[in-house]
Amino acid sequence: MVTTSLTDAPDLAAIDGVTVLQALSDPVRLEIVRQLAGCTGEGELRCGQIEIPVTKSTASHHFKTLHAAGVIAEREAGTAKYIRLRRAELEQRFPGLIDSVLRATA
Amino acid sequence: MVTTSLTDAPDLAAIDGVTVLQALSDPVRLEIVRQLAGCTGEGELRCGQIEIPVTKSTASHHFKTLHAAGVIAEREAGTAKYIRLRRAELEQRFPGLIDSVLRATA
DNA sequence: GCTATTGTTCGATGGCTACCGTACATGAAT
DNA sequence: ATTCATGTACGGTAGCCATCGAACAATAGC
Repeated sequence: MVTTSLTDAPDLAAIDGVTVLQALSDPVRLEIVRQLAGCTGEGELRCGQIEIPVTKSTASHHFKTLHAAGVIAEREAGTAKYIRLRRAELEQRFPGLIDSVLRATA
Repeated sequence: MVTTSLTDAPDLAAIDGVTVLQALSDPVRLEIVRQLAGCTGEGELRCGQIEIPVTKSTASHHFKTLHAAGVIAEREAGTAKYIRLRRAELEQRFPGLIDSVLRATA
């Protein structure tokens, strides 16, 4: 039996625009979002597969920040954790934001 | 004779997307940009007319930050200083960014 | 059972920055 | 010239935050 639980992400209505902006204004987190946005398949990446120039603990901190801001969703499977960009939700709440941010910082 | 000089703002090509994002991720600076975006006429406001809940010195600091990031342009006239949002330039370099940011944080 | 692998948490640290008050510079107005 | 208005510069402070290493928890695999 595969354990697969969804971790609670902020409700769509509870996502604060300024908080999202602050989350996106860090180079490392932008790189995380960029890799999530560019990945194929389910749109998921395992945390350890994201390539960023920081240690595990720092990476974990950034994942937590992005998750708290409502930018990413998390899914745990065993010891692994998969994250994905909440594209549709963000697009609905903040139309065009993610796209223009990614293009602006490309 | 009216003294009217343009202060140097970053070249269009020199504007960094991450720097712009960082500048926009502060509530006070967002409010400044919002008032500049919403003002009528020339699109200019005198610094002292912008209503933000900080002292003069702190306001000056925020103006400097926005200017250094390339978000606003400044014009001096006597002891007064007028600033405006660099709408067209930003739109050309980062299409849709300002609009979506303002809508996201409305 | 033991041993990797994966990711979190904790404590500490250094740097950045928003904020203020005061002092200053400059030009306008009387 | 003096006074007022406008904005900047400086020094200091407090808080936030990105970063790391070390220790821990949980699962997978042998």
